[in-house]
Amino acid sequence: MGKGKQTKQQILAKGLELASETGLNDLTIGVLATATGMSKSGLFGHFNSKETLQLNVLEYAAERFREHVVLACDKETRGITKLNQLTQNWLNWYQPDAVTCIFMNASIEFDDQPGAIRDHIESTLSNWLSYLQHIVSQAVADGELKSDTCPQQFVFELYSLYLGSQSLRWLSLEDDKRNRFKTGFSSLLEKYGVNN
Amino acid sequence: MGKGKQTKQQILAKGLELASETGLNDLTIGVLATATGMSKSGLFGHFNSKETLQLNVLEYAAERFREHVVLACDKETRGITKLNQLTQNWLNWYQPDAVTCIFMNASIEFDDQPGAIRDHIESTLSNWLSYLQHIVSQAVADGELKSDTCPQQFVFELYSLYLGSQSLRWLSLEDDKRNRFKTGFSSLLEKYGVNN
DNA sequence: TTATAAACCGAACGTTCGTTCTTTTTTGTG
DNA sequence: CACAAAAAAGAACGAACGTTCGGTTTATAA
Repeated sequence: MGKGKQTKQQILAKGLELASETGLNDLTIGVLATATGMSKSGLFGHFNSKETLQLNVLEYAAERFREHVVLACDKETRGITKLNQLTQNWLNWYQPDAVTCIFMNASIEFDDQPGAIRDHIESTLSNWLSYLQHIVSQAVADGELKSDTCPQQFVFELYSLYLGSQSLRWLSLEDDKRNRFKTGFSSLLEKYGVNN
Repeated sequence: MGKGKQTKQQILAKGLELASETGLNDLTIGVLATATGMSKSGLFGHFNSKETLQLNVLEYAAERFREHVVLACDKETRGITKLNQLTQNWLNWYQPDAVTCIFMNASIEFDDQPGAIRDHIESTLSNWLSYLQHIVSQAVADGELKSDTCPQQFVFELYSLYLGSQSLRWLSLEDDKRNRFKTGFSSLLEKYGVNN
């Protein structure tokens, strides 16, 4: 890896770190340059526009997400077992200092401004939800979930619980043990399970 | 109402409208001044700082929320009936052009920066959730919900569905009929209901 | 080793931001 | 009507933003 790609990765790593804390819009070129020990123009040269920088940070985040959440699962598993693994990784994937997952943050920041960034978030989120629906379908096919289970509805409720867990963490409603999420997820599996 | 208070209300109404679309941070004094047909300094004189403006917009939003959601309910009802009324109003309370409820937007924008605004959001959100928990407790006391129902868990799951409905509306997952939310809410009532 | 290209820096640009003045206009009241 | 107070305007500020440009250092490949 040449020098260019190398520092670019360092910039993106720090960029993801900062954007996860303060949001993608507040990720300023000047601040990011200072944080990486570079000059504004030196950093700018790697992207030639702030929008490209933001897009690259999102792509970098998607790669880290795929690494820590999807690829970190046992390759042999499927169905509910895999769903449990994915959910566990999902809850802990993002940066330690971040209050909110960057995708959730960005999806709200850019929900009102069409463009390349919004499209990128949309496709990333859509891909993730489709993947989850695929796993749920497996569980249905394997007889682990009721045959009339709607995968989209299931994933909608699962994703909602994830949002709730994040949104209510800085209130006293959700604590570090992620108890409310876990309880909700369990009853979700129970509701769609074949055992009742 | 004097001239001062009058124009101040107009400013806040337009401010809530803009902030609901683009977020509380992108609510710029210059833009808001133009939108209300005033000069920057003229508008600024009503608040003397941007933070005060933002706080006043949030207070204004809370008043509108209380009007359209809480006070618009039938005063005689309680328990599940009231819960249904509240939920219905809740889903439709915010500005027509807004993609996301301003409180959800603001709670994510400010989750990482402590201060008066964050405190205000926190108390507003906390009050609303406490109120919902109170209604759920009534339903339990009235024998409409299972006696071992945890109101906090119930409200957590209800709030999560609300977040999911908002977050996934600009994907194709949630449509105008709010079908996924409705389905989730129904099964929530079923899960905690006494009929099974 | 040397030439060429890539990487980086420093300074400056035009804008927009929130904010502070001073001055003018409007409002409410005796 | 007159007059003090409140409300609004106008101009300007320092700072930060994204971006551009010219020159300097550093890496890469012949």
